[in-house]
Amino acid sequence: MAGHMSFTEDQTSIINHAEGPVLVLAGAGSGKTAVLVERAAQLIESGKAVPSDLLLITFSRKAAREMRTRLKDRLQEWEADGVRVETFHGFGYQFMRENKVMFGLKDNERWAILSESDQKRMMTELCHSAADDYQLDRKRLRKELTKMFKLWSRLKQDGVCPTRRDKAIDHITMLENEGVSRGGTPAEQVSAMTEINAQVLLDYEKQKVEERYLDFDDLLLHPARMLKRNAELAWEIGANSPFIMVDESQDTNLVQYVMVREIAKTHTNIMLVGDDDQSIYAFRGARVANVKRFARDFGATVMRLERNFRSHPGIVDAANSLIQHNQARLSKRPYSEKPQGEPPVVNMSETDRDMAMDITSYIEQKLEEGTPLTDIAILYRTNRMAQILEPSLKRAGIPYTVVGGMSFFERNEIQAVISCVRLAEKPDDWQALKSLEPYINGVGKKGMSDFVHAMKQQKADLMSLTFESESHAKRFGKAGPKIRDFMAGLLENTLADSAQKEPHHLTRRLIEWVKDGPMQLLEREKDDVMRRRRHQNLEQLVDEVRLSGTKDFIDYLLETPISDYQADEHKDVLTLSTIHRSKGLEYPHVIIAGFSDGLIPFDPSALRGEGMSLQNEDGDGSEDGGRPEEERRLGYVALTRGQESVYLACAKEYCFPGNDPVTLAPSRFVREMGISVEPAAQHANDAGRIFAGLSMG
DNA sequence: AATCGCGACATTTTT
DNA sequence: TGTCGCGATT
Repeated sequence: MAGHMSFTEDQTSIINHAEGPVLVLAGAGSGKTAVLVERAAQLIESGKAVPSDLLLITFSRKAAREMRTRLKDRLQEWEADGVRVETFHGFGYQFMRENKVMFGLKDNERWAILSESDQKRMMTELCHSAADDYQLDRKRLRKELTKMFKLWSRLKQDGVCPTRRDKAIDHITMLENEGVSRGGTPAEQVSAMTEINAQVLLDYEKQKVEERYLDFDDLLLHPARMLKRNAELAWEIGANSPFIMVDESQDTNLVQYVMVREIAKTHTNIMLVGDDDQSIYAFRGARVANVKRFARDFGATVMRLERNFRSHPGIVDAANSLIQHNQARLSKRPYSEKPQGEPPVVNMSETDRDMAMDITSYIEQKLEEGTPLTDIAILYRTNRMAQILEPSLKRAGIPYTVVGGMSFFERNEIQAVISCVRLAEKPDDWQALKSLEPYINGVGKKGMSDFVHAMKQQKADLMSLTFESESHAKRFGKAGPKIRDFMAGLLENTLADSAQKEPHHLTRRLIEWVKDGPMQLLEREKDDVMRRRRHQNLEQLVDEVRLSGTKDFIDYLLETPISDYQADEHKDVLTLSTIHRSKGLEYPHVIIAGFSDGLIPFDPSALRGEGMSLQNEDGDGSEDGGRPEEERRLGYVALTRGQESVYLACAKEYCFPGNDPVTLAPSRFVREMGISVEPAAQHANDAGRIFAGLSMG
């Protein structure tokens, strides 16, 4: 793509910018990645920087990979490899590992990153013990804390993590009052509940420290705090990274901002690139305010990239009219100089099933015109939309990949492999051991929890256990000897020869053991289809390790909670993705499924059939315009993914599993875009009609 | 300890 | 709509 690319004046002035703080407001499709890569390349080629002087921070692993690929295209391989391209989480984790003693770890110790299921398990256990202590209903407390845990996480993303009880209670009370007010609970009960909530959350934090676990938020919070406290260290890191560039900065939360701010403080050689109109992660603590704050803190020069090279004016203009309905915006006027093209097309179907079929026939029509499937993507607001679309695509024999949904690394069989590696590396990783409980014969829930309890009490770990005799292992309860044998087998199949073989060979060996060894992972599956799927996934894991090019498969697997996977990317298949995950990507033809009020913009009460709750357009006073404006930005992101065509598919009636059918109007965004709803689906072929008729009859 | 079956349940977006 | 947790079996 890049190669002998020529740049516009606007782009060139950013590329040529040498030193000092800059804020680049870069609209959708403005070539910002190309500009960042070119700037990096020229800094290196001009001798102003050596590759390792450059630190590029991106939002997602995928974006980092893309950036790296483009650097490799543009530079010598050794140069590109020298440039540091990191996600915030990856950078934070690496920083913590390099300075682990400062973070309270011994030289021979290491952290494990908690996977989502580990987190859930830990919280459940803590909830249960608290519920028993205070004689509460386990389920109720668990439910309450699921909610609180999310808020707690947001707190940490804002740099707050109280360790004192009273402080924690204060913060939680504040959060509770901010949240949706739920009537019906007497005040004194709320405060008693609050205290218990606070206690469990503090227990969670404490246990993580004691057992050396990190969750996602810790990977940002701890480094940010350390850098803020330790100016000298921050200076040192900054000196090692004299040129810093941050992509997608509209989606940085406070701790992320603090992290880079502290590093860049002395040399102020930092370039933030972002588009406030594409800020869609407020639920994760992201604030455009952080970008504004950067401009203020550093006195940054503001530069703009407003020309859209991606889409033609038909799409750009529609997107512009939509986003102009937002009040909270930085001034910007995106435009396209491509030849005029069709504005987005709206298609109305009867039911969601019909919508799926209309989309399918639309795709078939595109295929007949010679469009490759890689050029088409279906985007939607919620993951579950994929399930509505899939049957129809399958029937038509259209191959597709669903991006995201349940992450590859979260699958049971993959988690099992990862847990094995974790145990080999961190022999007191009780969470990993617990996750393997279903696969260790003769050990059940009780046996496991007694065992872990005894191990903790006697300050023992699994490594030393393997050296002990069977009778000694009985000290740790009935399960002791069984777990001892299991661990012995495990260590033999992970650590042995690890220096001599290729990472993916080692992975294969481990997988064979997991499948055919005592765990009998596949034999446990009764369903033949399921067994095949699991088998395939395990094979894919080997591929994944190979493709990643990692030298150390243990490190690679241990970092899976903060990585995404890449298989399947080069096949000619249709892409199904949430709008969130489509950020930064582009497709010639974009289909947005479920473009209805209640889905886009999202409104749970409308989905329950209670009618649209009046979304206050005043943006409830928040600086980023609140929920309604974020939803509009989401619509904006979706539209601006399209290069040549955008097809907006909506249905009159949706029937989501577990819900009654609801009738939804086309999205209000259609009106705001200034386009009209076409009454009929001209493209529907005969088969589509017949199916539509059948499903209605 | 393992297995089966029942009912409840909950569904935005993700590093 | 399937998954998850719980309790009663064997």
